[in-house]
Amino acid sequence: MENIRVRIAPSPSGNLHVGTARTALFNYLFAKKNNGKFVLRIEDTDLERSNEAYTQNIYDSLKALGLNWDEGPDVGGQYGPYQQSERFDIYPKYVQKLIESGHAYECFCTTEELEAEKEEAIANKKAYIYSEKCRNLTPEQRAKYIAEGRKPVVRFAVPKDREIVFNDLVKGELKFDSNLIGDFVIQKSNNTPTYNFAVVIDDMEMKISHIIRGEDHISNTAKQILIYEALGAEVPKFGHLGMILATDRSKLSKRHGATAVSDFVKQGYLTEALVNFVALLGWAPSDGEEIKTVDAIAADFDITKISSSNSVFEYDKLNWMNGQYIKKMDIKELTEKIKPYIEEAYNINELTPAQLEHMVEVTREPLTILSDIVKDIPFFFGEDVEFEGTVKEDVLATETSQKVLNKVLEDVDGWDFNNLEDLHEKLGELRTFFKEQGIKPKETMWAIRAAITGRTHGADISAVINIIGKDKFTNRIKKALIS
RNA sequence: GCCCUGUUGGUGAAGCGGCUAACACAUCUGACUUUCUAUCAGACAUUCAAGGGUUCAAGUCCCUUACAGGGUACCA
Repeated sequence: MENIRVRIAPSPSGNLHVGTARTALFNYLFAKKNNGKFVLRIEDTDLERSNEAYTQNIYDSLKALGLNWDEGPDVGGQYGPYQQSERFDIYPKYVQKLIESGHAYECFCTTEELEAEKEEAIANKKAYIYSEKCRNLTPEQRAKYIAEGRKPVVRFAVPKDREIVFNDLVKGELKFDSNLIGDFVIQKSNNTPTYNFAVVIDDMEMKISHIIRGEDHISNTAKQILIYEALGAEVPKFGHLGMILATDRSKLSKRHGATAVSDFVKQGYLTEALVNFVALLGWAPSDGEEIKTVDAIAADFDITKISSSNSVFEYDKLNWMNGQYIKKMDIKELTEKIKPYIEEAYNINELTPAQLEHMVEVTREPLTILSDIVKDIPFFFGEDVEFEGTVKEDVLATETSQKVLNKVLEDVDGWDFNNLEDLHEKLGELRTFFKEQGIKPKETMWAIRAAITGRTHGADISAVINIIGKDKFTNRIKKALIS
């Protein structure tokens, strides 16, 4: 069996986008499933837009998602360098090879000349295709242009009347007519390669066997196949994934909210949930079980079964999934992850590590993202409570509430505040006591909850009491009484 | 304009010529509860973009149209 090698080739002109993350994931899954290698190549040829910080962000995001690469700029490998800017010296010899074999030629046309061609094509309502006027220059013409100081680009000589056919792993058979492809530039006038040329050379040298990427590259594929063939290289297999769209069916962009993996993480999404969610965009588990680890997904993965259409990035489902992961996460790990959000809003030192963990444990349930916890826990900190809405007037000030609170104050010395079980029991007794007087258990609890948290909903009350302790508890009850 | 791809419910999707179109999110209803959440029990596409054709039989195959996305650069 041939060696399976796949790659992800992001350009560091921004933080790692979720779309790129999904492409990386599918490559990773494919490699895992087929015992292949997953290669990371940084395409930083566009020096204007590339930036070291983005490269770092790509590394960090990929690692956080658990998509570890076997070869890459940082870990090396036998087909390096893996950073395109360090590969500039290897392209010219291939360009030369193509010129010598008649597959490419120098073109001296100026931007103005090209513009004129384009305008004419538009005026005639025809598709613009380069005129090929430099394809067969005489040595004299060439010399003349060079004497004029014109810097040539190198164009690929696209063969006529060729049907370029390839079997896409996800889309099926795709056909292109070579007559519709103009002679495209492979080397710019500053002697650097264009994207279409550089990828082919890199993928070829890195022995990439399967190219899995977004469908925005479909039309490039025809050009790239032509280059592989001209070079006498083996053409890899291609698989083109549908795009990820926003809810309004436009491309997912910043105005829709977070788009970079690191943005999601900052907001409090778990990377485990994020990869899981993104895997479900275009792929469906064979057993219907959607919540799965990357390893489980890899075992079930089949590139051939990926949906060939675009899919919408639905935040609702991501939120649900993130909530599922929060509920199931190990409490110690969760506490560590959620701590920064708490620290940012409150004086975390008011709680012992054990109390902190307990608090996280009892407030985790309704969370969809980690940062949500902040709004659910203000009453664990400080002496006083802030009352939400009309809680003070509508809940606390009622006759029944006051009755309940008075009773609580009478009993409180008999409560063991360090014993959660006991608190639970005492509250139960309180409920039955008032129930016999015709007060609903709900109302009894509301009174206490309102007094100590300032709201009518939240975590389990006995746990809250247990965490804040006797002093805070009694003080707050006293303050809630209208004497 | 031209080229390529796609279209199953609000969303992700299963379905690969043959029973009442899986499953999940969202939504709604009910139960439970110490509130919110969670959980549990239900409801939710007479129909697969529209129209035509092939077939005993079509979401599944073919054609046309519509719509959407991508490409058409000395950007990647």
